[in-house]
Amino acid sequence: MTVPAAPFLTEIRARLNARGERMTRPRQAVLGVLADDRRHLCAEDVVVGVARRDPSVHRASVYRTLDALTHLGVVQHVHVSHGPTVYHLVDGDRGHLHLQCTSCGDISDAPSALLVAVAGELDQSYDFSLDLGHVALAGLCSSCRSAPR
Amino acid sequence: MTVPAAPFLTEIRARLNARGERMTRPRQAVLGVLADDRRHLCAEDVVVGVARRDPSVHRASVYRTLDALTHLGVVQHVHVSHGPTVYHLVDGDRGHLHLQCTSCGDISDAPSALLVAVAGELDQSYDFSLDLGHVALAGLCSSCRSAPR
DNA sequence: TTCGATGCAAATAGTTTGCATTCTA
DNA sequence: TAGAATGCAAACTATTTGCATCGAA
Repeated sequence: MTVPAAPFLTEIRARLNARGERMTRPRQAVLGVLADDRRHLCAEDVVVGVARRDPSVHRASVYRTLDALTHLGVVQHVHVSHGPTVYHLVDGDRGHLHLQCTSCGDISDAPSALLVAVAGELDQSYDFSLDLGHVALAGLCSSCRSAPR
Repeated sequence: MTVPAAPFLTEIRARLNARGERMTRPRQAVLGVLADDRRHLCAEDVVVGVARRDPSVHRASVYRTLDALTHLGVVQHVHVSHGPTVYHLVDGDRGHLHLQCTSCGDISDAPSALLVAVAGELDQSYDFSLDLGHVALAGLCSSCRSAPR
């Protein structure tokens, strides 16, 4: 499906309205792109996807929309090494963290549960409240560690 | 001291030469700045510090030097949210990871030991080799969690 | 009918690159 | 004295912003 399920949009519209904000064409297009391709998309990817749905949407609106939806709690982003920020819809349940290969740049997911113990330790010993969804762990993926360079 | 200890430079010079690379004035200045101020400096900070030591050093050389020293294993960097990459000299012993506050942007350190168990788990279950020194964990620092916004 | 959101254009931040020249080993 | 590294200028990528206009509620 190319169009996100209606209930999805309806709920987000309600959440926007509750804050005095609005559901607009650019926002529908961005949500459609993110719902349609649940990988890690950079802003440029979203711009391209949005252009296919609605060519009149400007690039700046995509950035503003991603920002607005992030504040709404609908979208999350991760800052990765040597590359643009990547965005995705918030997971319903547990959330996930990101593993980024410093060699090939590939991003994969891992369950947030992996860091729950660490989060507790950071909370207690460092008074630091870890944001699990915002974490990107750098390292080498399986392909790159076996085939160096 | 403003000038890094001679043995420090001598050893790095040796490591550079072993690779057919050279110790130059810009590289000495960059190493001096990093050794002198062992916080997390962004490239611009280094450019400014270097300018004080040797005004003839160009900004581009600072970037190239930071890159070269990173490949040498002398310098590490971390990519932080909504801001420039920060650099520091590699810790002799255990290394450390970085906690970045998503609200105020402040960066603090925590021992790498915190993630050793997670690193093992990622290694075994995900075939992912975690780079502890390259990790930046996002969250809220103590000041910002107690005084929201 | 209000004021939140948009399109556009231009600015900005951070970083990288091509090339002639310099200077280390 | 070979070629690694530099200074300079210019390009580039990702993102942000001011402002007049548009459109959702």
